[in-house]
Amino acid sequence: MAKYHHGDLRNTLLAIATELLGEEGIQALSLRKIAQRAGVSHNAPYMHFADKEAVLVAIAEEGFRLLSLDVEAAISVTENSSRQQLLAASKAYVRFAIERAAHLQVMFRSIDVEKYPNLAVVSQASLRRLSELVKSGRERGEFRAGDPDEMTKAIWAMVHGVATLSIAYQPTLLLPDRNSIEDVVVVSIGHLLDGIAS
Amino acid sequence: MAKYHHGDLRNTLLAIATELLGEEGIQALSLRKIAQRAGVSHNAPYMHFADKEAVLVAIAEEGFRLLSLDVEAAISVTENSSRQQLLAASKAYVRFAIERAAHLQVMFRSIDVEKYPNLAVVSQASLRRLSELVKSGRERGEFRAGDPDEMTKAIWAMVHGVATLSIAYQPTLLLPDRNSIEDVVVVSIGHLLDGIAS
DNA sequence: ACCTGAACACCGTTCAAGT
DNA sequence: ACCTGAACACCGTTCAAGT
Repeated sequence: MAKYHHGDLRNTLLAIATELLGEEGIQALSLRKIAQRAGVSHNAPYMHFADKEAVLVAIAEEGFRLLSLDVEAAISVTENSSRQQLLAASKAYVRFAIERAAHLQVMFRSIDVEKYPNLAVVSQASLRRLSELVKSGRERGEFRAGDPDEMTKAIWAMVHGVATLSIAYQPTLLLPDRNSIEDVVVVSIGHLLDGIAS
Repeated sequence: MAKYHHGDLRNTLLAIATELLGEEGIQALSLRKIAQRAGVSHNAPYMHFADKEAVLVAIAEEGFRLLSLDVEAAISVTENSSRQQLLAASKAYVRFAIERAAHLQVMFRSIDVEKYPNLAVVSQASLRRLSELVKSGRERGEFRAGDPDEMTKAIWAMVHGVATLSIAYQPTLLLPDRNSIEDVVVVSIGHLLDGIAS
């Protein structure tokens, strides 16, 4: 009577997990629910994942890949100005965060990097495009001289900060007044580009 | 035979919860464990909190107060320069995040703000000091003209971004090379102050 | 404002025995 | 590479009945 799942159960489980994540959030995500939705027994996931944490890590890795794609796409449709490209990339990042808030949460939980070294690799890779953007901006003379890695980190921190503050408490934090989040990104990155000190 | 807990059980529970949070992280935090450590029955917490979420919200509120105190203390021992005070405040924020990583995680989960309006108030209040700093920096001519609220948001996003990226994956993300986190804060805020564009 | 104790539905994880 | 089914220890939450 056994109904076998023929095919790629691993990916099926990940897809369902991501689906459930979007519907009910990380708190409500359970292995047993994922298995049930996939139509397999509650032990079946253990054929592909060591434990629940491993599932979350896999979801996080996929998240970094999706984020990179979104950012890349946003840059590629933008005119050849480093400033404009940086703004486009930043908006894409924040849009991703808002549309997939639970996913972002899984990506940036504190994770044992010794146990999952690949996650560090994937997350670093997602920074590469931003790093290239900074370097070409410098070569083109649009950005100042200075350590490009430091500049990349600063930009990432700013964008990530806007993103995470935007999803905490459903925008109340950053948006007590009536700005759109896109405005907040543009203004914040603008300040970073042009400076605050006089 | 009943052993009653005479005194402020509510605060005892919160203190123990914070303790456990630091020891084992948010995942391992359970109401039953808190109650046990407090020496009360597993139902006792329900006398003071509607549910587990309410406990987490109370911890978050306390976190914002502690964070404000740290930031305030850092500013007050710093010379009368807006730039220096901003750097001191930023370092204090990031230090708080690293020392109390799990606490920060609880503070910035996405929370139903309709249900816990006070949390929005407390979190906004923790921004007040930063807002004052920006305004006096402008009055003093150290900072540029511009909407002070927008500037405050940008600074907060930057500092918060550095803080959260620092605790994700135990510093691998922001620190593949050998910088200290204090350096990253100083450099990032420096870029925000002085600008990246040429 | 607490206590005990039972109960419920739900977890993650590990078996043993199957196909 | 799956299945069933049982089991374990642990959850959050809700009772009922006590002091």
